[in-house]
Amino acid sequence: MQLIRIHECLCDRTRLRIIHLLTAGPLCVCHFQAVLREPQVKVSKHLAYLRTRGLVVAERRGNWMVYSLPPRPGRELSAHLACLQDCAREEPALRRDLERRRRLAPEVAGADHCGCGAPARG
Amino acid sequence: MQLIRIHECLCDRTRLRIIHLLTAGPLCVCHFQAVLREPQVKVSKHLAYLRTRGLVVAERRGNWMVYSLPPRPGRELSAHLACLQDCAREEPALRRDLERRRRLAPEVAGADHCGCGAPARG
DNA sequence: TAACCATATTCCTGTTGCGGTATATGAAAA
DNA sequence: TTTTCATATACCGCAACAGGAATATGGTTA
Repeated sequence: MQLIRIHECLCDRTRLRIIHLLTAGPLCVCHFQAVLREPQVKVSKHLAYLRTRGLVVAERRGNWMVYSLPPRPGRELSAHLACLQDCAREEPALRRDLERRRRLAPEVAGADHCGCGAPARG
Repeated sequence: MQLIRIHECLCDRTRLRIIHLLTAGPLCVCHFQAVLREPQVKVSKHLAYLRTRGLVVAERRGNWMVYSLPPRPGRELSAHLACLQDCAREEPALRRDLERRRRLAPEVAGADHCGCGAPARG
């Protein structure tokens, strides 16, 4: 049942934040690290988890890997993404993530970070 | 984050079926056993899991325990229950459960089952 | 080529959770 | 009171998973 897969993916805090961030558009690993403030291993492993279960797709762009939600998510996933976005409005932690994401592009440009070409707002 | 709790509860097949059944109204343990066709321990333990996490409430009625969704589920839970009901329409296993639930009352009355007074349709 | 960068994978450890067997509880019936 | 019934809990073994440290990979730059 795909439903269970979806819930398995969303029952971890880091993965929930990742998926939520992706509802605002694609992101590369270094941006996840910056927004989530979590170590690279952790982010990378959760992305792999999500990838093998079809919740996200990845595309290589030079040195960077850009992750997005699947182009055509399917009915169940779409419903749950909408539900997540709805609920996220009242979750301070998730709002904060989105805020950090918005401020990301200039922040990264100024630092000696990756400076990758992934769009910062989808 | 209550969101994570909800997903933890729904990421197991048995628990997903339990919650889905409860969207159609309260049910006692023996009815769960009959509809899910799962052993008593399994059902009981998953109900306990859901109970400690606030996804269901229980009320004793004589020998029987009647489980229901919380009377005032809160915004996040409500949203996810609606989402579940929406998705369930395309899940054969969940549709089948509902069908068994509908046919439950006469079935139980005829057998030497519990015959408990829990309403079969909420 | 070598060095470097962003990311992925491997190995480890502790924790959680699932399923089953056996047993305990608590209310009702005999 | 003892039995019976519906349900809950304790204990066990097993598999999945989370997090961290170290290392591997696969592209890019020098």
